[in-house]
Amino acid sequence: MSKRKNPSDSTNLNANFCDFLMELADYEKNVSRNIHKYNAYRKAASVLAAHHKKIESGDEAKKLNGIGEKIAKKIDEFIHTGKLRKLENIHQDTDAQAISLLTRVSGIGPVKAADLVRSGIKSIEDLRNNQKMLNHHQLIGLKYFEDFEKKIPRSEIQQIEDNLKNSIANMDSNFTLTICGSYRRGKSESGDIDALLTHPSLQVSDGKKKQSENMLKNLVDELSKTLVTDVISIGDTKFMGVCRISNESLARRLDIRLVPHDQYYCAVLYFTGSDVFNKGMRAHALEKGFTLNEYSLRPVGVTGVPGEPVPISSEEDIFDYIDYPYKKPEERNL
DNA sequence: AATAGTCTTTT
DNA sequence: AAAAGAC
Repeated sequence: MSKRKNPSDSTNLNANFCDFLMELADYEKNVSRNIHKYNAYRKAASVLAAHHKKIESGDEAKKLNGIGEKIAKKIDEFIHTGKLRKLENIHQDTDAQAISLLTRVSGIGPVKAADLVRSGIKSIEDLRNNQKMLNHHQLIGLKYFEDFEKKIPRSEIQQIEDNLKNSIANMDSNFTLTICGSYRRGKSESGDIDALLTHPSLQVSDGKKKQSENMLKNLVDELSKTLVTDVISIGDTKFMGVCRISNESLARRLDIRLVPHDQYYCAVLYFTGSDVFNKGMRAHALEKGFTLNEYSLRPVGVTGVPGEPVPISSEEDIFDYIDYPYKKPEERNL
């Protein structure tokens, strides 16, 4: 699943409200570090985006779930003045603007950004001149700052997919690789590339730790000859890095997760999303007496204790077990 | 009170 | 062991 969905698409009649709510959300997360206000603003933006009627007043908005007194007042202010004083003030605050900017670098979060600003580092240029203050991940984020903010066209992900599949097939023909996220849902562009990888020898039952370790590292070594240009981090089960199909193309974020064979389809389902689709499907599973997560589908006993995972050998199996009509990945948007 | 939870790296 | 960050 991609990082953020934009509640301001073309069909959104309340896009102007959503825009300022999302900006307030980012401010609360990155500058105030109030994650709950951040979530509250995001929830308000998303309920407004889903609303099919243009909102004409704060009172009207307040009827919606997730919009209370304070946001209703802001909507009124915006309707009447075309802006928000709170937002205007934030725009005037250069430190707040600097923190917001620096958090756009991969690996820099609100805490590190505030630390940098306290040291007088307030721009990407400042960052380039003070690289000793950055760790490995942050250096890569800086190096590819512009590239990472660009969407990846579907056609390019297809090439990367071919490339990945060729490389792993050369190592071991029993690997299975699936690129999930919005790409799998058929979107025309994506924010990053999230690949799931499994191998029949990788069972959750036996001590998977040992063998999976070198499997992923060996794979990344191989990919580094052609596709992978940087490693952000690599552990036993997860690789985070950068790839690029040619010198002319942009650097792209690539994640690869190594998943045990018997958990593969639950993982594929989960990482294909969307968030909203997953939530709905998990709720349905619960109604049918199952609990569904990224690893397994388990029946819930009368005591409420989950039982042993149900054996799964395809995504369809999961839908069947909980009696949920199968949805193709393209039908899981939203 | 608030979406969750895991993985990896850094300190 | 805990914090930070990504997803």
